[in-house]
Amino acid sequence: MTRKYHHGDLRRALVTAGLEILREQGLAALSLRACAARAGVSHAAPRNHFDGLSGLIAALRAEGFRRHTTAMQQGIDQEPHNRRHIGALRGYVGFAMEHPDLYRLMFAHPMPAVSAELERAAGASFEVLMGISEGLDWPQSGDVPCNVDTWMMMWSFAHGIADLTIGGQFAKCEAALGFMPDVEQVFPGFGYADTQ
Amino acid sequence: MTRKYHHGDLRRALVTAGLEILREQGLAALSLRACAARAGVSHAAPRNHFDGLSGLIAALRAEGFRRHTTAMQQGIDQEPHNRRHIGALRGYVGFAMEHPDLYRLMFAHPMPAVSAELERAAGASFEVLMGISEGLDWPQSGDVPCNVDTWMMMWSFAHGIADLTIGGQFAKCEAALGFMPDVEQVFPGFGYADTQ
DNA sequence: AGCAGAAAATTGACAGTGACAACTTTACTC
DNA sequence: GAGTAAAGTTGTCACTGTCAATTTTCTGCT
Repeated sequence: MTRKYHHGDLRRALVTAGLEILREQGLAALSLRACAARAGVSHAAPRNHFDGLSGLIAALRAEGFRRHTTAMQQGIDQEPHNRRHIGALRGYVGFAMEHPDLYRLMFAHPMPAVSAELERAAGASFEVLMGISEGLDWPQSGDVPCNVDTWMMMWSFAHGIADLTIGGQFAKCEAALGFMPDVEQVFPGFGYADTQ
Repeated sequence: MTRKYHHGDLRRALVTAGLEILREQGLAALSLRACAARAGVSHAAPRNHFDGLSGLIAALRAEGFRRHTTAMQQGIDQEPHNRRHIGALRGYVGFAMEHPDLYRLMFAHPMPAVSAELERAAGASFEVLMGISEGLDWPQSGDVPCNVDTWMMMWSFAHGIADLTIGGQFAKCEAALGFMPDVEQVFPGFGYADTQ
């Protein structure tokens, strides 16, 4: 149903332009007019495909969550089954490092979102985190209760590392440690109960 | 040395105006002109005190980090000494919940910053985290190595929880869990070695 | 085939923003 | 009290998102 009107598929072209701008010039350079110019159309053309800037941003965030999900799944595939959480988290943080401005944009605006497309894409990403948390044990020393779901801890952990790294906050840490730790070093002690 | 010129202390007035705008109208409403108008001066007056918008933002972030540091220290004071990390983290997350837009602004721009005032304020906040991490043991099950400093984990944890909560991402979690967990429930297993 | 109508894109305008230059007002210094 | 520098104002510019009016292009129907 992708009819070829004047442009062909301006919606997709605008999203692509937005992703390129995010990658090449950063979040501050993202604007409706810049995307329109890069797609080769006039400044008001996007209005036929998006509900203003917020609509374009929602589409960009949705695309980001889809790629984010893919990165986690690829990470899972690269590890043995009993280390799938390491792979997923490596994919999670790796995506954020490779696309820092897109990752920032994904989490910059409040959820739940008005866009159904975005809601679906973010939900799929959430499902992956839920999946790897299934059966994953948190290390408990002694009788410390662990009454909060594992995925909430893992997500907070992963997002914290990703966001603080993007923000350059770990420059102090890197200077203190002498190196930038890998995901596996920051998530010690997790393990699946059925494999031990 | 706070001489009384035309306004008195416009610099402080602009920072106060910015904090009020952040609290009342959110990050999107923060602008140089809005702060100037709220302070009762013309739109170009801030130029004599700040290096443009980025300069005002740096001052706001610095003030944020100072209050953030205070919040953590107050949290520490409200707990017994062997639970000081719980108090600090409760102060950390509590500050973020009370001032979501300011917290977002604090971490929205890359560090290290150009402003010496901001660098100092952020450093002081970092010092508190370093302090509570001293002697704090991470629960290790079996022979899992723990070769990354505790404060890096704690900071990632705290920031992840704060930022995801601000972004409304835990709405899903709250619906799944039926409640919003307290800091203490999300940081199980930590304990000071010298008190056990 | 041809026409009507809808979809897509353009042009032009408006209010708001940050930044800058030129100017005026105020306060401190000597 | 005069000179000087700081503080504040006014005006302007380029840029942004948004909207209205218009033109161009495609689709669907007869």
